[in-house]
Amino acid sequence: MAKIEPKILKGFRDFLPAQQIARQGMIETIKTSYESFGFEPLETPALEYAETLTGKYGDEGDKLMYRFKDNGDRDVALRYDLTIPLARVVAMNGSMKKPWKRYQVSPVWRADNPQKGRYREFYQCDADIVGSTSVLADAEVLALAASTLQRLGVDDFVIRINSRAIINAFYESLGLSAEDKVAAIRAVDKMDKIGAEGVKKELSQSLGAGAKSADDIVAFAAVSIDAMNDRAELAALSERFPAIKTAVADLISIIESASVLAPKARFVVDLSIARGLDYYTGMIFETNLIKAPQYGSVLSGGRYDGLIGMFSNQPVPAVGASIGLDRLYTALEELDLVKAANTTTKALIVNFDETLRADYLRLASDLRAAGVNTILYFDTTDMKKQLSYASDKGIKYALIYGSEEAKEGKIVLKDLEKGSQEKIAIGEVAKAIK
RNA sequence: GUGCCUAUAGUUUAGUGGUAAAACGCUGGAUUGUGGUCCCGGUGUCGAGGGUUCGAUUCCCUCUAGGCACCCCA
Repeated sequence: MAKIEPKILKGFRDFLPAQQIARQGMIETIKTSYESFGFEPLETPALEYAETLTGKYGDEGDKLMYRFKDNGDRDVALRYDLTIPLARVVAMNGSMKKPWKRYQVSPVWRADNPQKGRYREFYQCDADIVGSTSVLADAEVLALAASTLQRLGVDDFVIRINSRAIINAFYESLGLSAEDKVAAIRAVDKMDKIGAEGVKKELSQSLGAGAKSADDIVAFAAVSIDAMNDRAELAALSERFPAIKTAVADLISIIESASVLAPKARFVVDLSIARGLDYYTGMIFETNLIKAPQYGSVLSGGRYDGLIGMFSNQPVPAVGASIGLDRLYTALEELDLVKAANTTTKALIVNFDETLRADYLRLASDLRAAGVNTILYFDTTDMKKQLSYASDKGIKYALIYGSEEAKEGKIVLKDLEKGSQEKIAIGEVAKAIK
């Protein structure tokens, strides 16, 4: 048979054990954090009807969607995020008690051009609150974002917060056309990348009649206030821009509660961030790692009160957050914050004497039942090879049992990290390892 | 989707118009009831396909993948 060349799709990856162990550890930590806030798990299919997904993310989103005809000629698409499927689930399960807090950790697919920290298949860890308009819901989402990162060992991050309500109120006050508004928001979103001057330049080029407002827009978007340290400035914000007064008051209220829930987090009101997804209506936020800014936002979200209504007669408000697991992992790896381990196996039983096979098997069975991850070497070969196998794989303990030990009813427990060993009763092994 | 850069053993790299080298890794051996040291051997149609050439891994083209920028985003 001809050899098939092994290859993998652009932007798709295999996760070998050393990496997957670390990823799973991260996911466990994230789930624990989400559950501590009362979020419940949900799983949805990878594939959805295309009409469920299209038109919710803007033109760019539709372009990046994996979409095809299935074998039954149905127009289907791989999910682009976890939020739209959630909206579909909520609309299909009207009797769900609300507010409902749900989380989901699953892969999503976008046919984007890959770069570091950017893949075509990547995991999102979403937490959303469905059925509440309370500012406390928004505040909890921000606090959840902050405390989850902290649980992961990340301290140097800043959560930048804005509000679609603020953005809309501001641009309406300027009387911009719809196209100019979109162009302005897009330009302003690059503030941290190209700076105020760059934004001003782009605005004067891309805006039509609204170009005369360029200075006002830049002044507005340049606002970046540390919510903890610059309280006075925050309070004065609506004096500067009267049109956004109500929306600002709401946002301040959200951040005040979030700051109580997550006292060590750094929340910054940044009026330049926009978020590309079409469905956001209220508070929006992005999270940057201070020591790895090149990855952009690793955790973001916001309020989307209109989305679920697209699938249902009843409008259902919602607010949520999403961690980009792969991007965060790549960044943490670069910052040396990933806990490395090559295996989860704790003990290897040296297969040393063929006549003792039944004893080895019984021992493996007993250790496994006692919660010790155990492997039995398959071939009866020299001990040297077996010990070296265990030590190379990062297995901590080797269990040596030959005719001498069999006579005494004991076993040698060897610690491969320390290089020490002791002879103990067989029944004591599990306890000694733990 | 567009533009630029890159592609040599599992990994990190060297090198050349006449079919390749180092380190580490992996694997086998030696030592035969004890690994991480040492010794010996193996591990590559130089990303894939095509073209130029007497001859290409080395030059050209296409494709694929990685990186960067744009776009957008996690």
